[in-house]
Amino acid sequence: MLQLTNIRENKDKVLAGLAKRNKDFSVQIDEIIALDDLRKKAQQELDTNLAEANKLAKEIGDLFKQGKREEADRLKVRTATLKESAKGVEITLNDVEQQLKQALYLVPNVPYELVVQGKSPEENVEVVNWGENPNLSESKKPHWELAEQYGLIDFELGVKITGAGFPVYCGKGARLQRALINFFLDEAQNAGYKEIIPPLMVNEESGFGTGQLPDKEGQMYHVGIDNLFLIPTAEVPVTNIYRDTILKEDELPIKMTAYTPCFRREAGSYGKDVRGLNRLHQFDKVEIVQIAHPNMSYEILETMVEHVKSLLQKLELPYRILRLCGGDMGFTSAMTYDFEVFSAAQERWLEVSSTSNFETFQANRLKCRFKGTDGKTQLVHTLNGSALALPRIVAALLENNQTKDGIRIPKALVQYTGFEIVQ
RNA sequence: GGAGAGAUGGCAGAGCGGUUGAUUGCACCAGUCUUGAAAACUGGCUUGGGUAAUACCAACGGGGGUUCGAAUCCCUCUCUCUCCGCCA
Repeated sequence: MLQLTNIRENKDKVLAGLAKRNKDFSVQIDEIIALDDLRKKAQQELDTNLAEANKLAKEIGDLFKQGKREEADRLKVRTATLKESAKGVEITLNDVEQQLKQALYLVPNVPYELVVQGKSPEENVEVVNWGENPNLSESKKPHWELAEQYGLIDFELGVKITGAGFPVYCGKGARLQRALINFFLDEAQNAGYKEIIPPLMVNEESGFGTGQLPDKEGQMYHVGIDNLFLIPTAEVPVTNIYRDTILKEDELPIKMTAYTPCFRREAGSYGKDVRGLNRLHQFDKVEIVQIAHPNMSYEILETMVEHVKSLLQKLELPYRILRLCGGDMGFTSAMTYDFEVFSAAQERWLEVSSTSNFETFQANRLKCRFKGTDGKTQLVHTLNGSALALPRIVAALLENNQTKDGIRIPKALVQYTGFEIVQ
């Protein structure tokens, strides 16, 4: 959620920034400012009304103490009319506040200066391209065939137990999964991130805090009887640790990492996108999250990018990094880097990480602030990134490392898997 | 799931329906003293709205009600604790 003061004071800048998303928000912004004006007016009216009522109440109290009953009763009549009008104003105020909130919910974050305008993924900017694509033989296979051939993942069994998009990992497949999780967590810990094991379900407030609610509830699994949501990413519970919090400046930055399964309904997906491990309803991910000082957040974003890079390099996977254009960026992000690995058998790029700076957009909803050394309180910046999401890493590992003798495990991972090759 | 008790500022803990946004202690910050520190003393120390700055308004778990006036009374929801039941 954008900050009202920012919208009011830097309207042109905000609009120019939002234009990079290839949409015009001037109508919404004007409406927001108009609603805020209304809000202020109503609030003022209510305040003066209440001020008078408070004054009268005090006088009445004094009169009672002095035993001047009749005079007090006369004043009581006046408070009755005040009360009536206050009620009306209060209703308007609540109504306007509600409308203002709704309007604010519909405006996405303002892209950072480095972000280019654009409407589709083609306009994303490639900033890094690392590694060589492997030369695979003509008989190369996609990961879903390899997974079946070596008995690593049973998609059919998942369908039987739960449904499509819930694979069952078996034997070395399961072991590989656990190896990757431990590898990612250890790397994060070595980079100074504190490990968290959060709840896998969150309440409504947390959903609002990180922006999944109100408009993306269709993407989350909802447990109706208790009104809880299965987390679509560890970002939700981990970032919400700092909801309604005022930190001290010297506590920043806060670095956290968490492994969790992630649950996504992925309503509307179809075709080759959902084949095999490409898109799942349940998948594993290690997330890194930072709560940062506003002056430091872009520097920190770069360190997070470096961290993800190092993971992919240790896994010997060729990758590229895209700086997303305005139109392809998520609603809450100010700048996002997507990491993609090349799947040699599918001959397509697979997104394995998305690392973003949300600036104050999430913090504003979370009410996560810090008190500076100057004594002033202001919003923090929040950042997060996948480091990494497992399924597509597994897909790329299987496909890119397939040999006639089996699937080769990258060196860095062998100490975690306990085997060098899957046969 | 059943019965009872409770929820107040960073923490602890007062609070009679009427200068209580809230006594006090601890913690914290600044100053005095000191070569420095500790101790002692003095002052500061919740958040949000609003303003050029004051005024002013709101908030004592959330929501609603009674009253001229509610942290204080009533209803309701949530959560915590104790006991019982069930159970990894």
